[in-house]
Amino acid sequence: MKYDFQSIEDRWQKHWEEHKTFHAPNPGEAGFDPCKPKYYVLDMFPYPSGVGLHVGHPLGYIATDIIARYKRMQGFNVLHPMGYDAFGLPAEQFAVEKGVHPSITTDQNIANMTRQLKRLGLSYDWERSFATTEPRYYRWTQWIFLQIYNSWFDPIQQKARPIQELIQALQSGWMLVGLDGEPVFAGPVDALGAYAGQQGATRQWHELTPPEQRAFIDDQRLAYLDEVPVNWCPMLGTVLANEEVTNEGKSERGNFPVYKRPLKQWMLRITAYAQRLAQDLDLVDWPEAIKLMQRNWIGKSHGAQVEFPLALGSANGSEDVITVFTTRPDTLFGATYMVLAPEHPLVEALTTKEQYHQVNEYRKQAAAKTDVDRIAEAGSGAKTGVFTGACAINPVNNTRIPIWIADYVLTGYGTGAIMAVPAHDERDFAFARAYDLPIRPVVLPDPHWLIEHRPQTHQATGGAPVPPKPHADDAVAMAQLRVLYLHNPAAFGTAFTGEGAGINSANDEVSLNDQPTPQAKEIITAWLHKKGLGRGTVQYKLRDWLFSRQRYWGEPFPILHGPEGEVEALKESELPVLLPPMQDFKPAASEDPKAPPQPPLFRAPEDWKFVERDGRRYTREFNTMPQWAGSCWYYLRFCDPRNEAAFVGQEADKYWMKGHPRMVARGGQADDRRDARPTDGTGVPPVISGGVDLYVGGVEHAVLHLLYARFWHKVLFDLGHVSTPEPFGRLFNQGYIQAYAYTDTRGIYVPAEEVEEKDGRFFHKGQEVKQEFGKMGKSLKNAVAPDEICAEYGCDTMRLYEMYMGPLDQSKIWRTRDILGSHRFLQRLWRNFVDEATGQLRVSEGPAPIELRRLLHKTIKRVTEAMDGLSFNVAIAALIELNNELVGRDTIPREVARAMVLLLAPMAPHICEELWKILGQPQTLAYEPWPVYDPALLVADTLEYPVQVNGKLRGKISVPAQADEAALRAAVSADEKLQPHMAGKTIRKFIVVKGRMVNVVVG
RNA sequence: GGCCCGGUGGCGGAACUGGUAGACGCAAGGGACUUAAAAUCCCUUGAUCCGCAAGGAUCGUGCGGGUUCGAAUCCCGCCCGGGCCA
Repeated sequence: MKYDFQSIEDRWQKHWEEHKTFHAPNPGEAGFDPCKPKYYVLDMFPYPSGVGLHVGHPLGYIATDIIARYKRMQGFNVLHPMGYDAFGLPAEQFAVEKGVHPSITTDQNIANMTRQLKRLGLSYDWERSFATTEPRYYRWTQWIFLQIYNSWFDPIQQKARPIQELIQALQSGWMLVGLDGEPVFAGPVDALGAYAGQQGATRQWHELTPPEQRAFIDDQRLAYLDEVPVNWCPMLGTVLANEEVTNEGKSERGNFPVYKRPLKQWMLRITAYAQRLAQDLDLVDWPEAIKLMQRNWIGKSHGAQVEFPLALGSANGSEDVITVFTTRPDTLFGATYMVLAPEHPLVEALTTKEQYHQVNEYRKQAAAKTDVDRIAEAGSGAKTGVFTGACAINPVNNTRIPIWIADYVLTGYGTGAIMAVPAHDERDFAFARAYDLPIRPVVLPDPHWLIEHRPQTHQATGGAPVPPKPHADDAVAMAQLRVLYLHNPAAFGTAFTGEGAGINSANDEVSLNDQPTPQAKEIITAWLHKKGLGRGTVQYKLRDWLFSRQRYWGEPFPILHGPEGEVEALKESELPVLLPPMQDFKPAASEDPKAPPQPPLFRAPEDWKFVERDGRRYTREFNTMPQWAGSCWYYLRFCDPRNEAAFVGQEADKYWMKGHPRMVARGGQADDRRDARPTDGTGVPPVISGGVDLYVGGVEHAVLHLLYARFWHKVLFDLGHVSTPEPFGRLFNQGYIQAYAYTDTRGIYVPAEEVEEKDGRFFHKGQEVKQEFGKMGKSLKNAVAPDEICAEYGCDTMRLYEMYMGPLDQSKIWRTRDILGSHRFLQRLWRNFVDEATGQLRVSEGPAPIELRRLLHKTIKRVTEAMDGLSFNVAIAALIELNNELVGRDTIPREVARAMVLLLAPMAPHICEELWKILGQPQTLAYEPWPVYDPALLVADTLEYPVQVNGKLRGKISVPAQADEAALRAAVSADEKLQPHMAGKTIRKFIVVKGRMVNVVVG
C-alpha cells in the first residue's frame, strides 16, 4: 500500500466538509464550550482576482492554518474565517475587460478562489464566509458610515460622541459657536486647555439662522462634504486618496497620471484621531517596522505657530497677520523672507498692482501641476516663485521681509505659508540663491560640516583666497572657517540643517546665542507665547480621508441631497441602499484632466436616483465608497456573520475580540492554563488591546488598510458598539515568494517553466536567456499555480515545502525541484508506519527504548516552541530528524507513532489524519490534545561536556549529569587529549556553564 | 540624505538570554539493490594543511577595530543588499 496522497487528501477534505469539523459555534449556540479560551486567527482579506492564485498567495494562509489547527489541539475555541473583499477597481476593471457585469465575474472569481483554497486543506470555518459585495454585508458598511456621519469628535474627551449630544449642548447654552466655526465650551476655561483662548468671540446657538445651524453641525461631523483639492485621475475617471497615488504622481492601480483639482467630496475626519492612532500603537504587538511606518504617516511634529504681522501698507483688507508653522522656531532670527502657497487665500489681498499680472500668471501655472510634481521639482532644485510686492515683519527683530509665492509650498500642509530660513533649510536655501534673497546664519554648524562643505574655489569665496583643508583640531583655521561662514554662508553651497549653538539670535528681551537647538526652541517658544506672537503646537502630517469614488462597483452612500443642496442621511430602517442594476457601468474615463467627473450612478435608473420624502424630491448621492470601506470592519462581521439585527452581536464581539494576556508555552505545559502568564523576557509586551489574536498579511497594507480599520474601530469603540480599543492585537507580516524569471536578448520575459538549465546557463528553445528573479506573477511569466503542485505532489507536500523554505517573515525564492525533499519526508514517514508491500501496520506495542523516548520528548519541546514562534521551518526540521531516526527500525513504538502524527498534523493534516485512522483512532485528530513533553526525560544521566582551553575547543569529557566543578576538574585533568594543551601551565580560571560546556584558562 | 531591517558552505537556511558554528533540506560525489531506469537505502561533502591510518592543526558567520575566559550573537567605524520616508 503506497502513499496515495491524491485519494487521502480528497477523502479527508470531503470528511471535514461533511462533518463540519472546523465549524466554530458562537457563544450561546449548540456545541459551544464556554470553558475554553478563544483564539482568533485571521488572514488579510483577499481580492477574488480573475487570474486565480499562484503558489505565493497561500504562504500566509498555510501559516495561519497551522496555527489554527495547533490552537485547536491546545484546547482553544478557534475562530478562523475567510471571505472576500470584492468591491473596488480591480473587480470593476476585470468586468469591463470581459464585458460582463461585475457581480457575475465577482461570483465566478470567488467560486474559483474558494475551490483553490479548499484544495489546500485549509481549516476555515466556511460557514462564516461572505463577500463585501453582498447586500446583507454592505448594508452594515452603510450603517457604520451613518454612525460616523452622525458623530462629532469631542476634543476634551478625545473621543467620538453622537452629534445629537453636541446639538443638545448648543441648545442648552453649554456650548457656544466660535468665530472660526468651532464649538466652544461655555463654562470655565482654565482647566480645559483645549478651548483656552477662544472665548470672547462667540455666538449663542439661537443667534444662528437654521441654515447656519445646519452648516455648523455638518462641519462638525466625522463624515463631511468638503471642496478640497483632490487627486483626480481622468483615465480611471475617479479621484484617489493620497495613499493611492505613487511617488511618481501616478495612480497605484494602472499607473495613470493624477492631477490636483478642487472637487466637492466626502471626507472622513481621521485627523481627529491622529493622537490616539499614534499613541495606541503602544498597546499592540506589531512589528516595530510597521508601527514606525504608521507613526511616520501620522507624522506628529512639535513646533510653533508664529504670527508675522504684515508691514504697513501691505494689506488691502481684513487680515493683518500671516500664521506659519515651523518645526525650527529656534531659527526665527534667520527668517529673511516668507513664502505663501500660490493658492493661499491672502495672496489676492496682498499682491500689489505692479506685481498683479506676474502673480496671476504664476498661480495659473501652479494650478496645472500636481502636488507630486511640485514636490519633485522643488526637490530637484528647480525653484520658481514670484514676489507679491508685499512685506511682513519678522516679530523677533522687527525686520521687513518680502513675501513671495512659490509652488514649493503646498496648501495642504501646515498653514500654506512658511517663514523662509535659507541658512538652515535646503529648499529655502536654493530659492534664496535663485532669487538673490539674503541668507542669515543663526545656528553654528559643527566643525565636520564646515570642513566638508568649505568653499573650494575662488569663485565660491567671492574672490578671497581658497584656504587649505583645515584640521578639526586647528583652532586658528577653524576660527577662520567660522568667520567665513558667518559672512558668506552661501559660499558653503548648501544649508546647514542640523542642530548647533545659536548665533545672531538676540533682541532686547531674549537671546538664543550659544544655546543648543533644543533649548533654543523652548526659550523662543516661551517668549513668543508671552508676547502673544505664537505658541507651541503639535502638528500632524496625516490628512483627512477622502472617501468618495466615482465608480459603480462600490457601496452606495446612505445619503440624500435635497432641493436646496441640504444633505440628509437615511434612517437605519432604510438600509441597505442597493446598487442599482445597470448595463453600462463603465466610468467616464478621459485623457483630458479638465473633463468633469461623472460617476456612473449618474446614469442609474430614475427610480433609483430620486427619492420622494415629505413631498420633496431628493437626489441620491452618486459617488460610491472606496475600496477600503468593506475591509475596515470585516473582522468584526466574521464574529457574527449571520446577525440580521446588528453588524456584530455584543456577546460575539466580547467573546472573540476580548484581549487576554499572551499565553506562553512554558515547558510544553501549554494546556495548563492556570499557569499562563503575560509574556515577559522576550521583550514582547503583553497584549492588552484585545482584538484579533493573530493577523497575518503582507507589509503593503502597513499604512492604508491598517490605519483606516483602526480609525473605524476607534469610532465604533467610542460609540460603545465594540468592546476593544484596537482591532488587531498581534500582527505578523509574511514575506513574499519570489521566483526566477528569464529574459531573452531583447529583454522580454519568456515563460519560466520552458527554460532549461545546462551547466549553470539557461536556455529557452535553444536560445540562451538571462536569469533574474522577482515577485511571482503574470508580468514576469514566472507564476506557478498551486493546483499543479497539488496534483503532482499533494497539498501536504506543498504546505510543508512552503513552510520549510525559511522564516515566514522573509522573502524567498521558489524552486520547484526542492519540493522533492518535502515529498520524500512524507514518503518515508508513510513507510515508517505502513509496510508498502503487505499493507501491515509497522507499529509495536510496549514501551519505547529510553533513548528513542528521550528523542521524542526533545522533539515535542522543539516543535512546540517553534510553533509558538511561528518558526515552522524549525518545527519541520525537528520532525524530519525524528523520522530519520525511525527509518531502518523493524517497528516503531506506538507512543512515538501517536505523538509524531499529532505533532505533524497542523502542517500536513491529510496524511496525519490517515495515519491516525490507521493507528485505530475513530475520530478526527483535529481536537486531540497537543502532546506534552516530560522535562525529566530531557535530562540525561551522563553529559558530554565540550572542553575549551583558552577559548578553543580541544576535547570532550563524559561525566555524570550531577557532576560538580571538582568532578569536572578531575575529568578534565584526567583526559589524555586535553593534557598536552595544559601541560606545564597553571590553570588560572575554570569556567563551567552548567550542562553546556567547560572553559579552562591556562597561562 | 535620514530612519529601519538584513549579510552564515555550491544553494535555502539552523544556532536558547554571549557558551560545541553550519541542525534539517536541496544540489554534488561515491557505494548497495536492479537487465536497466526511476524509486529506495548507506557513506562523504565549509576552506586549507599534516598523516598510510586512527586522527590532528590552522583559518572561517560582509570588512576593520573593541569588550569578554569565550562573539554569528554585544559596542564603535565602514562596505554591500532590501524597505520606508524625503
